[in-house]
Amino acid sequence: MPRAGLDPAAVVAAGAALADEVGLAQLTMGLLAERVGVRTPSLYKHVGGQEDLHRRIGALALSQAADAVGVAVQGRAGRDALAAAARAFRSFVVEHPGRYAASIGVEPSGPDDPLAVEGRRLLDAFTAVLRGYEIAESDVDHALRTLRSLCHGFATLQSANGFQWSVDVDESFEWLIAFADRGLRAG
Amino acid sequence: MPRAGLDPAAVVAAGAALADEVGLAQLTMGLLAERVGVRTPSLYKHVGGQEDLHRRIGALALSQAADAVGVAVQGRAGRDALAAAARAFRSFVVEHPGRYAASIGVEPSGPDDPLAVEGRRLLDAFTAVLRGYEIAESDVDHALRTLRSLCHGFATLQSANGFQWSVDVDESFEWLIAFADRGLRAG
DNA sequence: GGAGATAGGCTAATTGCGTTAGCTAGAAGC
DNA sequence: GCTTCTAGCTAACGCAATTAGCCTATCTCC
Repeated sequence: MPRAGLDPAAVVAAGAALADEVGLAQLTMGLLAERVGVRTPSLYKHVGGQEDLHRRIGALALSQAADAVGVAVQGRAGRDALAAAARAFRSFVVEHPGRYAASIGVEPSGPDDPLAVEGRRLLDAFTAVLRGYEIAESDVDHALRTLRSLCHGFATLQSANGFQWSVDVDESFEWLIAFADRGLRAG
Repeated sequence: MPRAGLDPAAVVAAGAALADEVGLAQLTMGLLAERVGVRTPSLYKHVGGQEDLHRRIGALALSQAADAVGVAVQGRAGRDALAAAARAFRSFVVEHPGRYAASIGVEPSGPDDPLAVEGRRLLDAFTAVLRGYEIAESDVDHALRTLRSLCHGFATLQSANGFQWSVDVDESFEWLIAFADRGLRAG
């Protein structure tokens, strides 16, 4: 029996890639095992089970999303930063729908859970956008939730094919950015 | 063997209620059968299977959401209509997270699929809100998608417990309404 | 009111997935 | 070279979805 040389990170990365390809709900332990060249039970040497796998994929997704948005925001401010952050976030979700889905609806087990840590990093990246607008201290949390809702809603609806009709989705997203810019002004 | 007096509508309604209670992913055919007082295979006399059940629950959710938003908007215009629609939608999703989740990520099979029909009714209700703002004909579709994204994003993040920290969620939502009102003006 | 047809219920059996138990061999350290 | 640990394997179990096939309550029509 040749060793496959797996480790948890490799299994999670392969799981995330597979989830993006076939959808999180269709990500089966057997399919993942086949992908990494191993029999199904061997996966349990690296991850605790399907729930643990999903949590780790979710944490990976949040980490990568935080990186993408963080990089996009660097050196920009105001509307430029908003547009860059929103586009980076949407691109990430649309290109990685499976892993992003794994980050939704899972409760961090505590403040040190990678899910919580990476989630905070993603929020920090969006917080940087808000610095370019004049928003009262007490309203920052509300604005952050609103901005996150807007980006999350659009990206998930698009990746779920929730926009039925024919108008161009990219155009709609640019309109959304202008809308958000107006909403954040005089907030 | 006494008859249970079931029909498809009763099964779907019970399934929707159960999905709200335990979560869509935990809605099992066995659990639903137990709830309606029947053995599992008997459910297949009324629905085609789990996928069919989910589609029907999703269509029911969209229909009820369209009713709720439609009623809320009646007799209101402008910001009042926006606030009423948004609150009605969020209340519906938060109170019925399971059935609403069933409406996401399912493709209508055609324009006459109840999913498509009820989905259009829901959009129509939101379209009524936009009539109170001066939005160019060519931008209505973009505004509609944006508004839907905003409401959908907030409601699903909240029902998934995606807002970690402590600030009051209702306050955030009121801020969101004001934000959307600003964004829709001078659009 | 009875005879047949229909439909809604049941049990039994199959399949597929997640998971656990227990074995085995390869790699790493003395 | 021997021991020890670990990553892999096979076998087996349990649970959920589904299908097949039976049986009887209810409905219709004479």
